[in-house]
Amino acid sequence: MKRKITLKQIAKELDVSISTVSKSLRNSLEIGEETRLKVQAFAKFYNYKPNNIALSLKNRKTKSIGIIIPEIVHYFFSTVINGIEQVANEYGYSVVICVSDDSFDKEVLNMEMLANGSIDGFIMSLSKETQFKGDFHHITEVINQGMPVVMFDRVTNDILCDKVIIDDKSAAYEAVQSLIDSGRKKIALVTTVDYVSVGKLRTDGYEKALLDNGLPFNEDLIIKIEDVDTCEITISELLHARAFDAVFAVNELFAVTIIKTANKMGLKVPEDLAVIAFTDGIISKYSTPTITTVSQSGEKMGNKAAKMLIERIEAEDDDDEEHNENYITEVIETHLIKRESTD
Amino acid sequence: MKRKITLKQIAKELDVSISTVSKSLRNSLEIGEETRLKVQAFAKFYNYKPNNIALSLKNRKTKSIGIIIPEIVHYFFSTVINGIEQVANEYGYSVVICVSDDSFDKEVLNMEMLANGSIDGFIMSLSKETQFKGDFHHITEVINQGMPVVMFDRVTNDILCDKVIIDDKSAAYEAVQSLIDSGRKKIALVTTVDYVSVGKLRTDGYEKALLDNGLPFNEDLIIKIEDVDTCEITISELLHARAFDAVFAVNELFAVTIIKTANKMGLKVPEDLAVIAFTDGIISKYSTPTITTVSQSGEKMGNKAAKMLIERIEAEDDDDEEHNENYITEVIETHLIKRESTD
DNA sequence: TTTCAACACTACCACGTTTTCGTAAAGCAA
DNA sequence: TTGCTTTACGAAAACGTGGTAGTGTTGAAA
Repeated sequence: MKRKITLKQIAKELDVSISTVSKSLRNSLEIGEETRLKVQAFAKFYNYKPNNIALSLKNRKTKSIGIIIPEIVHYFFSTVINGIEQVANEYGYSVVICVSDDSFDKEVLNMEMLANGSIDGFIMSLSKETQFKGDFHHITEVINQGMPVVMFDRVTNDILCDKVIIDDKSAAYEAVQSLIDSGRKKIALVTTVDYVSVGKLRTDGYEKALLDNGLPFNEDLIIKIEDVDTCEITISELLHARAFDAVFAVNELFAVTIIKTANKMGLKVPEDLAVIAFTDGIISKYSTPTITTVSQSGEKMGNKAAKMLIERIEAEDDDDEEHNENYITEVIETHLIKRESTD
Repeated sequence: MKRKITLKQIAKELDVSISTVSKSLRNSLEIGEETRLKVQAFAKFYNYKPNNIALSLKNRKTKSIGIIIPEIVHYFFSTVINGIEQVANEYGYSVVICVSDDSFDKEVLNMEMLANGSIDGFIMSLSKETQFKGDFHHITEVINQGMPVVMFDRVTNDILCDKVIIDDKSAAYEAVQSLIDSGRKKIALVTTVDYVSVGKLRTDGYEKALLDNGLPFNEDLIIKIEDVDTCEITISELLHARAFDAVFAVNELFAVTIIKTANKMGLKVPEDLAVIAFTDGIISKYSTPTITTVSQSGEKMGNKAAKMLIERIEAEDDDDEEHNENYITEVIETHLIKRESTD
């Protein structure tokens, strides 16, 4: 068990100074060829690699970015991480991941843990609790310290920073419109109770699509689900009443549960009930019937977010007076993936 | 935009030495109460937090652990990360994640990137390519440098280190046995072509269960799938021939595809075909019919792996002569979750 | 008056790098 | 020999911490 070798050890071993070793390895012309080659050979033999921590301390750059997300066992978020990881890797960055578990306190704790020099910037999606509380001081704080932050998907207008989102409203609009186009008149919206930004926007899109088509906007057809397990009861009651002939669900878990409930009641999808879900996940692809979804490319969001963050990080070097704060909000395209749950 | 404040800046501002500031903040009795309180107040006001990088350099501890996995958009792996993250957080560690994409080169690159001081230890699952090549020099290297490594799920006997696995063989045995118990005689195994350790073990368990029950072990009933998309054809041919009445699939993706194919052919699951899948993922829970699975708790594996790693890391401090290399292999329990795809 | 301890603080080192500046030795022209 | 340039290297600072050892002052005991 040999510990990693350092410049100092090499210097001692070869009886030269640390600077000589450092310069030799960086191929400085200051050092005579003989010494240079000797040092390089020695370093190679002992597999010398500069210590990242020391470099970080010296350069005030860690070459790593922090990701804070509400959940990780979640198709969408894991695709985002994947997207971030790809770009980060390309640029030589590592990614540090923290899960807030949709808890405000954890989010704050995680940010504080990473903000003390461990990373060069954040990519984050707000926890439900944070969105509900509307308390973003932890984020303002790191931004004020000059650390770049990119928010994605679950964002807030209260913070000025780069953002990557999808146009939830028009994506929802498009989905509902397609249901209307196929002749559906009574379209239900199945959403969450949480006050999450995206939920609100999707509801807006739903409403607008109805009104634009001269259909009534009926509050009773907005079904707010607290817990997936209780979803079934609510749904089946409404289905019994034949209250709706189509459903727009804000996530695929709701959608699949609705389909299963309908099937149990002898209703056929899509004949008796058309279903569209937000988020193109793995369930939609493999459920029976497969589910028409609004695709929301997490990978693209991740790619974009990582690029934006890294650009910010590396721009700081040059223009270190006052970084120009012309923050941008990137909108990622969505599209409807038609599958068997609609006709 | 105020940069983070340092001990040095506080010292200068209050016109005392750096050591005085450091000691005041650590509540050392060496420092008079007046000065101590003054410093503490000042530090609190400016929200002083020690710089992690400097601490890491000094303590030769980064308080972060590296995770290297083949994929991240993958239910099982994301649950493992979740498990690791929970424990890591509890002990004050951060997790750095790298994805090998099942590529040997990326795995090596990622390990090298992290091994130069960025982390205190690794938790990893081998990439397919690495398992196929049988080249583990990058892992031996970090271990030789004294960095603890814990491997999980996709492990190898060629490396001596702590491991967390499930008993793939007996889990497979149990699954096949349950099919036999319900009267199935012609049981197919649907597996991958890759030479991944777990695949081999599951095949062994399958074979043993058959033989122990006096059933013939027929190579033709072992279906090796190269690509999920081509799976359907192979399966349907065999189904036409009524070659089997039950399937044991090594993952849920295969299982759901098989079920869909059978349905298309007018076969009923489980009446005409019983299906059991390895890995209890989200698809199994939501497919129609729901799929009986061998649960493999990724979260537990993650918990355990993280605990083992952190214990190793923190044990090194005390016993720094020669750490006792009594490596352990932890076997996580599995159990069969009966759902609709079997009777 | 001397000595000793307590007090309150500072100096210095180490962690591993990079980089700027300095300088000794050698070479060369005058 | 003197003065100047070049070559080839070394010393030291800096990044931010924290611990050990040291230092100067004060008051009191001997």
